[in-house]
Amino acid sequence: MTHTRDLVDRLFRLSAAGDWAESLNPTQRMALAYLARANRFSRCPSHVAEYMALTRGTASQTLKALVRKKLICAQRSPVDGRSISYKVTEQGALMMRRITVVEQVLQTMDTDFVRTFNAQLEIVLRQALLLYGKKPFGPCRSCQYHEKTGSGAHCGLLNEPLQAGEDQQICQEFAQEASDVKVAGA
Amino acid sequence: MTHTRDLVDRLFRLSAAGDWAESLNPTQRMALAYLARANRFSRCPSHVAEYMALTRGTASQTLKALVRKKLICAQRSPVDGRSISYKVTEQGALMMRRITVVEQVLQTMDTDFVRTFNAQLEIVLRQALLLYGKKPFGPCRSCQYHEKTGSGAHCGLLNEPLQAGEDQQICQEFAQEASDVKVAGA
DNA sequence: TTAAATTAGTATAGACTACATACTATTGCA
DNA sequence: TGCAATAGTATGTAGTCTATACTAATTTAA
Repeated sequence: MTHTRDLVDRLFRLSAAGDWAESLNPTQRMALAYLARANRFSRCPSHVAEYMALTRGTASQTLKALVRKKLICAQRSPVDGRSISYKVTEQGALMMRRITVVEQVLQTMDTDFVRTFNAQLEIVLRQALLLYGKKPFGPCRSCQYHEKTGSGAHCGLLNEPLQAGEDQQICQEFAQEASDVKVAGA
Repeated sequence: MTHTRDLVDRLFRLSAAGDWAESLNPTQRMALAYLARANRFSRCPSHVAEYMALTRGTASQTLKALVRKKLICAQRSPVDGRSISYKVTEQGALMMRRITVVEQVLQTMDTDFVRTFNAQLEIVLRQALLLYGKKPFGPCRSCQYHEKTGSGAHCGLLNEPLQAGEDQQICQEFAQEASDVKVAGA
């Protein structure tokens, strides 16, 4: 009878309420933040939907709201005629510079504490995603398909060369071998 | 550049989407869960609003939605003509029995891990509430005003005798002396 | 190689959250 | 007694969110 759910809810709502700003609501902010961190293979409505645990319809609507506000812009795929990718505008990037409630709180706390807190959150989230059969998403560089080449890096899954800095971004195809994952097993 | 906020958001949204059920949305569920755990001094719209980081208007509307669904019922205060208190109905209590996503996930994990995870969540939340000048809310029995008497217990702040089991409930007046709080200071 | 199934994205209706603002009613205080 | 503070509600606007139904492009398989 611990109330983990309750604690997560309260933390979320406190930060959501505190960061609600000039016509940028929590959902829009999260979608924008995601797009700002996602690589070029991961900026479609369906990716946003999966990342945020939304239906495609809702994700589509929220993205349209962000386009109206000129914080992102749409780019049709030259390869797949159905696919659309969104790119964060300069104005949108500027929005993400603002310091958030959670950042502000963690700044007042011990660095080691924050590190372990993050690690634990990651473990719980990963387990939840696993249990519900959702994609984990994660940074390209820690992915099992990430390959270092002489000059730079390469994605072994999509068979595409990676540009500088791209390995820091989030990929919707992210995967890790089971042995690489820190476990807090039953 | 850790993404704590992002992890909290994703965990929240995953559980919110997963627990969305038969016309009980995440906000309604949380309000209902709060009322089910709150003591008789803490079941007013303003308390729900503060606990959930909502405006009073929004809390009021959500409570009305729960009344429409017969999951809670209103009781006017005999003492203060402005005040209204909500009580969870049997039907409402039944709704809370359902196992949630977070519970399901944590069941698959190590008990000690869950314990420390909870403790850390509590520390972060408490710090956030402190920084933003919000009431902490908390279990009556751990409150600085909680007094054990011969037969039972007593609230030193409201100067009221406590009934059996009430010390397990959440109180909106909850307070702790600084020295009692586990700190993860800067 | 054409038809069927899948996938990507959108449109819409309905219920509701969430804000801000403005309002009523009651209570407390000076 | 009168004025400020408090508790709760109503309303307007924007937008989330689900479910359902739809178009268009692509893949698969007969």
